[in-house]
Amino acid sequence: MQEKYNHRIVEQEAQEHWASTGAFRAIENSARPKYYCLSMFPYPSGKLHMGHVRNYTIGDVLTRYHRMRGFNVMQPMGWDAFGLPAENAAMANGVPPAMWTDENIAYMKQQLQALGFAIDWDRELRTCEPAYYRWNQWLFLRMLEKGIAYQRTGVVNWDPVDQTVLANEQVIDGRGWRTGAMVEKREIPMYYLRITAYADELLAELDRLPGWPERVRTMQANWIGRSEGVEVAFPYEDGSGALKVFTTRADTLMGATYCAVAAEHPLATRAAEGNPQLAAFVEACKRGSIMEADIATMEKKGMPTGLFVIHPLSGEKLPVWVANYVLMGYGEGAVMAVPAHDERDFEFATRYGLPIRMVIASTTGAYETVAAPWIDAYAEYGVTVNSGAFSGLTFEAATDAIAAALEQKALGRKRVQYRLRDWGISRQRYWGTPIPLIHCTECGNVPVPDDQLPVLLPEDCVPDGSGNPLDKRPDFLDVPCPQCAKPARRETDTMDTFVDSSWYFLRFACPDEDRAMVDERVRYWLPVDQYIGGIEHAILHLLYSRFWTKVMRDLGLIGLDEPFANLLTQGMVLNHIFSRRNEKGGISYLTPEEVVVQHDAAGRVTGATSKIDQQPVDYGGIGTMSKSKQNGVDPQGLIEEYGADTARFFMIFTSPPEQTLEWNDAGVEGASRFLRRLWSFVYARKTTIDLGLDLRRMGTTARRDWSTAPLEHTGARREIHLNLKQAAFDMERHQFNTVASACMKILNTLERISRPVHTGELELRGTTTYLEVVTEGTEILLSLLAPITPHIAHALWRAVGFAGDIVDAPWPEVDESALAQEEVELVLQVNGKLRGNIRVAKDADRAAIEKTALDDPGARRFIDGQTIKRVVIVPGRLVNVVI
RNA sequence: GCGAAAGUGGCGGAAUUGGUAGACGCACCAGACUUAGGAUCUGGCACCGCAAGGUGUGGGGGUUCGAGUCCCCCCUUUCGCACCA
Repeated sequence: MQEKYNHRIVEQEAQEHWASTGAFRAIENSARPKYYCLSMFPYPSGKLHMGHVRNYTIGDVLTRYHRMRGFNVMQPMGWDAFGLPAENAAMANGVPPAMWTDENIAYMKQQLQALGFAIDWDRELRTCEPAYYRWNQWLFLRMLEKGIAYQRTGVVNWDPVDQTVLANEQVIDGRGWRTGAMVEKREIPMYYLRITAYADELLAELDRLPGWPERVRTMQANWIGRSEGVEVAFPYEDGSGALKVFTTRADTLMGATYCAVAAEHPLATRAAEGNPQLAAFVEACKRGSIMEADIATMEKKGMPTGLFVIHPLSGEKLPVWVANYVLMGYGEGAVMAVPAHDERDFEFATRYGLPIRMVIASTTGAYETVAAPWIDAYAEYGVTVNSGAFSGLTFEAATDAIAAALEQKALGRKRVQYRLRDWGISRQRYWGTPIPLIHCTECGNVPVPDDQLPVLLPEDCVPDGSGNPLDKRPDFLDVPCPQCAKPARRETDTMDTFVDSSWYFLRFACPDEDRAMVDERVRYWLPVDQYIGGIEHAILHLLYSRFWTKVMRDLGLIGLDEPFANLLTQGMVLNHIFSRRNEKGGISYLTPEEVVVQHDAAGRVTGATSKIDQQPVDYGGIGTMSKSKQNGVDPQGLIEEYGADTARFFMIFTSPPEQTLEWNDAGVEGASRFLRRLWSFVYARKTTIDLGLDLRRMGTTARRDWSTAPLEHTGARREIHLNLKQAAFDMERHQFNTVASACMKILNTLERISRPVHTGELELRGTTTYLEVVTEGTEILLSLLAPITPHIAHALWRAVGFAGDIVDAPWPEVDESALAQEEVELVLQVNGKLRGNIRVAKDADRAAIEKTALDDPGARRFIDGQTIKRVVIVPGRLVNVVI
């Protein structure tokens, strides 16, 4: 054993040992309980960032902990290898996305291995391999057969200069990121997956996921957004049809004073035909971003169509407006407007002088009078007024009555609506799974026959930013129609990369299966027992995966309702963001290392300048570390300087896993110091532990004979077991930072135990309990550390001669008898303020405790001369004297 | 704008879920050891105050013997908003 801790030697030896023994190979064994621990697989962006280190360290702690708890553990790893950044890199460097992706994977894999994660690398997969994505294609065709996949048009961002579809991320302030051109909306044919058909089940099953964080379940429930309401038809004035709207506030129907439609609504198109001004407005609405956040924060604008509809109950003529805040993709693309009782309608009506009619009165009398000027909308539930036959009703009664009246006239009915929309999976991009369809002028859209799968993606394309390179590849495009054999054209759209990540967790159970998408090994390993990933995936990825799992179940491929039994949502790792406008009007980012930051007295950032040119830089606040914002921190320097264990310990210690983490490596010295101290302690006590282990082998009673041990030893042992108990509790609730604290406290305790003084009779007893408390304490400490800092734990475990490998050691158990105390200390309060401490026997009754408390000189000073109203006693905790 | 969270010393955080606020670290200060140290060890460290004591968990109210924790209002920050992954 080396005297000084050398992380390079320790980590290399441990990793070689695990590799040579195949320590982390997971083998199906139905006789043992399994534990499938999965961290969200990374996008191979180039190198690991701190978010990865955090994510995979948390996953590895859970993996190794459960192994110690006796589970048959599997922790696999793969690569979410398709996606936009590879195309961007291709444009910047002229390298094919496939090559760039391969190089990144090789580098990042070596980084993950250097961190010592207990991964079964035999199960590694990458989504850009035909062996994987062929099953995306295969399942898509099954969905097409079942009607789960279907085609319709969808709206995309269109860059008119590059003649290409842009991702939302590539649209900055309404302009294309490369060209600076104003982005337009464009409708194109796309494929959708009918996730809305599963809305009810996706919502209901949330209640059966107790292992998921409450907030994720709430977010998903709100995203699905089930709402009960009424569909109302407003007949067109000319009798040619009716404008359909959906409302959750049918009780306010009698207060509707106009209707509004989206710019893309057929009614708007019709009205714009003879009205150049309106046509211009509709065109203006079609410019700008398709992002909901942008649309929702836009200034509300509108224009009358000149058309009118008939109120279905009052028969009144209501004007129809085009409004930029009505979304075509949501509901019917039209709304009825009740300005008196809806904030947005109120704002719009006030701006354009549309009538406001109050039809709901507060039951508390707060909003009873009908009076101008109007200050605000009253959007609460109340009682209907000014509503003719429907007046004087509660929300429920009014909704029922109005829905019944509408139904009688065949102008409406009660209906459930979801906020959730079907999942559009078509991408007009190269680096993704080809959608397996062939377009034939005779036969239409023809599925590629199963025996011709996979449709291989050519790997030598270099995108240039204008359109999809597949459109310029005759070798890919030109195929005979599978039905009529005439020349036809292959579909060039690829699938959303969320498809890839929607089932990879199933494939890890059987990555080598080449005859089917999944096989019977799924039955053993699934569901995932613990899934770990960033909170930013709380909705989309997790919802799509749940949906995909249910589709596969309904196709008879698996017998699983939900993929992830327990979910840990790791907090984001944040850093400051700095940027500049470039000449074209786009934005270029600077890394935090490239700037000098100015702060005010309160520590807020007031400005920043570039280190390179000393010119000012825009401060963009603090946000998630990402490649696109250039604010990531490369963990490589940390790992090389301090080693994997220090990096892992620091990551775990610095904050609880679910909490957002503002990056700051100031505390890393403390982690490093702790590991060096640990090493030195074990080195110095090696002989002691040798003797302690000898005692155990001889079967002496020292381990149980604590009643006559010196107080210092029983006290130390109590502290060690208290900390073990706390650590075990914290491990279960995933508060790993305090597990790390407990390890530090145990080392502090162990270091303070003094060697027994050799004085006569006590010598032998003192020596045996000393040997045992040090041996047992070290054993516990190394065991607690094994999941967090596995390399040093492995090395020290072997060096002092504990049995076997620490990866296979059992999780230590608390000796409750070590915690027992004769006396307990209680906090003494007077009127809730701390006035001292008292010691009482552990089984003292209330009267005895009260007497001790009232006799306490510290308390007497505050009690004397006052009337005691009450004495509150909380057993084992405190006494509060109320005067 | 909508949905979801978070806010505790100079900093990261703890407080076993209504019971001693600041565990464990970082930084800092003082001392010891050393030829030297950015190594190691010992001690100190919320704020005001000489002290007694008082104040204190983003701000303002409330419930309670007792509130960081529960309730109401407000502020700030982060995440998501369907083509970043």
